Amino acid sequence: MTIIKLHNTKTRRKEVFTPLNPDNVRMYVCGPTVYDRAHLGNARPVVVFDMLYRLLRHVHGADHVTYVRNFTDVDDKINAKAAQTGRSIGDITAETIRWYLDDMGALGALEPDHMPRATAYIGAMIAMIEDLIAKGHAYAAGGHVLFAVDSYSRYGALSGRTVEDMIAGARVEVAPYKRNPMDFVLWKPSTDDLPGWDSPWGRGRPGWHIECSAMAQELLGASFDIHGGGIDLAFPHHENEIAQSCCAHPEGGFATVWMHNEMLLVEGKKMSKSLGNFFTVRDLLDQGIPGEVIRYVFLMTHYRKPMDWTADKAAQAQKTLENWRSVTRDLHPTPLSQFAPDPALVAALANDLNTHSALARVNELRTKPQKLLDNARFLGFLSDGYRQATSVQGIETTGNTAMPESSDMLSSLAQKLNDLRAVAMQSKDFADVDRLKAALLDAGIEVRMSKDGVELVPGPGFDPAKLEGL
RNA sequence: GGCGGGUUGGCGGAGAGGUUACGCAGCGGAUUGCAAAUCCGUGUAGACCGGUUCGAUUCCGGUACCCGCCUCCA
Repeated sequence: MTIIKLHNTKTRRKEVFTPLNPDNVRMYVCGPTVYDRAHLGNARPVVVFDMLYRLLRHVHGADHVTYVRNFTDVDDKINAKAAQTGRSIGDITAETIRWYLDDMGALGALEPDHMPRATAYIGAMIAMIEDLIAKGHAYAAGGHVLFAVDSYSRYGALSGRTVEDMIAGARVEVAPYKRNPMDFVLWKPSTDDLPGWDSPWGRGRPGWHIECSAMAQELLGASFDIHGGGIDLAFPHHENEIAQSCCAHPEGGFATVWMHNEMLLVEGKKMSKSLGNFFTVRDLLDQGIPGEVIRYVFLMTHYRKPMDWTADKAAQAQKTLENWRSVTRDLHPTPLSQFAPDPALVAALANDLNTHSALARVNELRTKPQKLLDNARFLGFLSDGYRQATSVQGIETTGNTAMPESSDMLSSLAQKLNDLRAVAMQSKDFADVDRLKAALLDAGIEVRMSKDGVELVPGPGFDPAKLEGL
């Protein structure tokens, strides 16, 4: 069996991964707060943990992995959006979830086995909070329920800080009802215009962190294997999750391995609205950048390093993928039951998700197109959708430039070019040939002429309208 | 102030204490009516200063610079 090594934030070391139960490898990844389109940074953990999911399914069997990624559908940002637009919260969250799944699907990410919504687990959260109060780890005050960080000696262990250090930094919310300034909210009161649920502490809503603790407990149990997310979540979110879960369920260890992806930069700078370099996955897709190109750019960089999104990298990735597509154009994927991924590729992934090496390995397979195709698909590339969308047949399915006959048109144009060329070979007058070729190039078509004949391959900028009259 | 990460050739970006990374771009060649595509070949590294070592870009320490977190954030 493949030995998987993963970097564990908890120990700050790369460790051999040993599942608690090999028949059910369990992974929880923090999902989005659904108030708007996912921005590019939101997509990085999705792609990173999608690769881990694929690796785990390969090593342990697809039926022996459980992947949970939540939707945070109760949050003040959602409330603000509802107030601002006049739309209902349910409407906003339902639409945003749909967008999210569409956009992440475009990036080649498999859907997790469970995608729980926080609002479906309010009861479990309330029960957990009651339990924490009963065990002396939480207290009600000022209409809120707070977690008492002083009641958990290991608070701060994951992110390598102590309560004293953080108070010295003094960047904590001052609230008179807090026993310790670092105490964080488990439950807070809701006014009538805000979403709320009846609870022993009055009508209110959960704090941010408790949902992940409750849903992980419900779906994966008190101990599970991997918990993932962006590095910015390590503190406070994950630290607080650990405190809640380990205090409520001291019999369990919560997550064994903690994995965090580094942040995303855009052209060397942090993505922010004020810098004007803020954009969503959908923005890029709408610009005509295929989701697989975004996926490739993400996987070029190791997940524990900051990843810089640049137009240059996108162009490079696009070029590589077009090459892969071109080499494998006439091939059919091997049925999964008969496919085994390349050992060197699996070894790269098993080494703390060295996706860059895995991609390099696929590139080496260019001389074996069938292997290239199958292994690229194993990594989530060269999907049917991508191959179609970038082939003649697919042009018609993209909708905006419906040209059902473009395939026939191309083959007749290829024939015409071939005939002209045959004549020109005799006459040595290539003017007509060059004229037609130039027009085809202008329409975004790659012209391949060889001794065997002429091949026309539509490129990414293919514009069928320009073929009119040729 | 506290915690953490980074600095590799023109660009992106890995592994490994001593042997070619790889890709892109460049250059040379094959092929081509000219191209494209493809194939072959090829140059350029390891922020700085010390230490350990027979030998370090790779281990250890320091310096400089960059970045993230500590407040909602993937």
